[in-house]
Amino acid sequence: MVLPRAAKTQRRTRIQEEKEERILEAALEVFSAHGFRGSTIDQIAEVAGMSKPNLLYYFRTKEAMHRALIDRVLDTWLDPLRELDSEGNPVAEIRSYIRRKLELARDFPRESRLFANEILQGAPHIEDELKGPLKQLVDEKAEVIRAWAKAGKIAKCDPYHLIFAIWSTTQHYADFDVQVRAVLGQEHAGEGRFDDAARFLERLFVDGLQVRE
Amino acid sequence: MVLPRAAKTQRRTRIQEEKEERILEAALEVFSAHGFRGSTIDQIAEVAGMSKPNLLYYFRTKEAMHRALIDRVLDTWLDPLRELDSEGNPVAEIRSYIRRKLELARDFPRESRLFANEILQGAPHIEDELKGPLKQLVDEKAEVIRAWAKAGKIAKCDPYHLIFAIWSTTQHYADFDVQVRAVLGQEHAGEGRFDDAARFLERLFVDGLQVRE
DNA sequence: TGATAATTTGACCGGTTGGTAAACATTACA
DNA sequence: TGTAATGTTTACCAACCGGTCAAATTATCA
Repeated sequence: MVLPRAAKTQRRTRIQEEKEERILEAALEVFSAHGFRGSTIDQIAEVAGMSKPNLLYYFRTKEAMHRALIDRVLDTWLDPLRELDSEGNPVAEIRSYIRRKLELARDFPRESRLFANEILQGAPHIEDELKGPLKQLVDEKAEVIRAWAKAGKIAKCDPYHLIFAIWSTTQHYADFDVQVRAVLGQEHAGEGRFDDAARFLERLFVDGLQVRE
Repeated sequence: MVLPRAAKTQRRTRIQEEKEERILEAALEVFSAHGFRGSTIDQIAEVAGMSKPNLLYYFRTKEAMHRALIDRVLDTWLDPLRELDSEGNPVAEIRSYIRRKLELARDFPRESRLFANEILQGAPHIEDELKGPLKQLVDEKAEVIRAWAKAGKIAKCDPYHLIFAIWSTTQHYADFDVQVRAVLGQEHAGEGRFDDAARFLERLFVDGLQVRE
C-alpha cells in the first residue's frame, strides 16, 4: 500500500514521529531564513538529510509543512503573554513579561523570524490565527492592564499600544539581528547586546509606567 | 541599434525617465509585498502595465531593479534621523524624531516593508549600506544623545538601544500592519491608530527620558 | 520626409521547482 | 518466518521564471 501517509493509522509510529520532527526542525531553519516563497523543498530536504519525495511522504505539500510548523510554534510564542498575571504586582509583571519576550528573541530567533516573515507579507497563511486566538488573548490581557491603570497601580496608557511596543522592541533583536549587529559593530558582537537591551527596555517601560504626581 | 539601454546616451530621454519611474513604482509595490525572492518580473511588469522584456530593456536584471529601488529609497528613509539636531532641545528633538518616523510608517509603509523584508532575510543585498552609511549615521547621532545624557539634559541611557527602540516601535505599524489591524479589530480600522500610537510612544519615551531625582 | 536611433513585443530557452508514479527496501507483527 | 503495511528512492513531468533574440514599431531630427 502506498497511500496512508501517517493519517489512516490511529497511532503514529516511532519513525513517523522522528522523521516529522526532523522535517519540521529543518523547515524552521529554512522558512525562517528565506520566507515561504523563498524556500524550496529541496533546501529543507538537504537540511533534514532526507530526499525530497521522502519529505513529501510525510507532508503532502510545501504548504502543509509550513502550516504544521506554524501550528506547532504559535503556542510557545504566545506563552509569555499568557503568563501575565492579573493577580501579581503590575510593574513586576510587565517587567518580567519584557524579560521573557527578550529571552525568547535571544533563544528562539528562528521562531520569531518565521512569524515576522509571515506577517510582513500579509499573513496569507495565518490570518485566522491572528483574528482568532491572538486577538482574543490580547483583548483579555489588555483588559488586565486597563484595570491596573484604572486602579492607579500604573500610569494610564493605551494597553494595546503598550503590548505592541513590547512586542516590537523585543522581537526587533531577533528579526533585525543583522541590522543590530551591523550598527553595533564588531565590538558588541557577543551576546552582551541582549543584556544591554534588557537593562534599557526594563528601565524605559518601568519608568514610563510609573504613576506621576 | 539594439544595445544602448539608457547607458550610452549622455542625456536621459523623457521616455526613459517616465518608464524607469513607472517600473520602480511597480517594483516597490511588488518587492515590498513579497520580498525579493518571492517577487517575479512578470508581477512587476503587470503592475507597471508593461511587457516583461520591456522592463528588462530598462533594467538588465531583477537584481538591478531591486538595487535601483533600494538606492532610491534609502536616503529618504534615513532623513528623520539626519534631522536630529544636536543644537536643539533634547526632549523635543527626540519627540519630533518619533513623530517623523511614525509619519513615515503611515505614509510610506511599502518603503518600510521593503527594508524589513531585506533585513529579515539576512540583508543579502544591502549589507554594505548597513555597515557603511547606516552605521556611520547612527554612530554620529548616538554620540549626540550620549552628550545630552552626559550634560544631564536627559536621563542616562544606552543611545543605540534607544534608537533601536524608536525604530522598532514606529516601523512596527508599517511592517506588521496586518497584525495590528487584526488585534485592534474592525472598530479601529481607520487611521486613528496612528494618532493613538503617537500619543502612547511620545509619552513612553519622553517620560522614560526625563531626568530623575 | 526619410533615415537613424530608441523602444516594444512575441517567441523562445535552459534551469528550477513543486509534485507524482512506481519500483524497491524495510519494518512490524501474526 | 512470511507477509502486509510502512518507508524510501529513482526517474520523471508540467509549470514557472529569469533572461535572450530578432523582428517590428515608434520617436527623433536633419
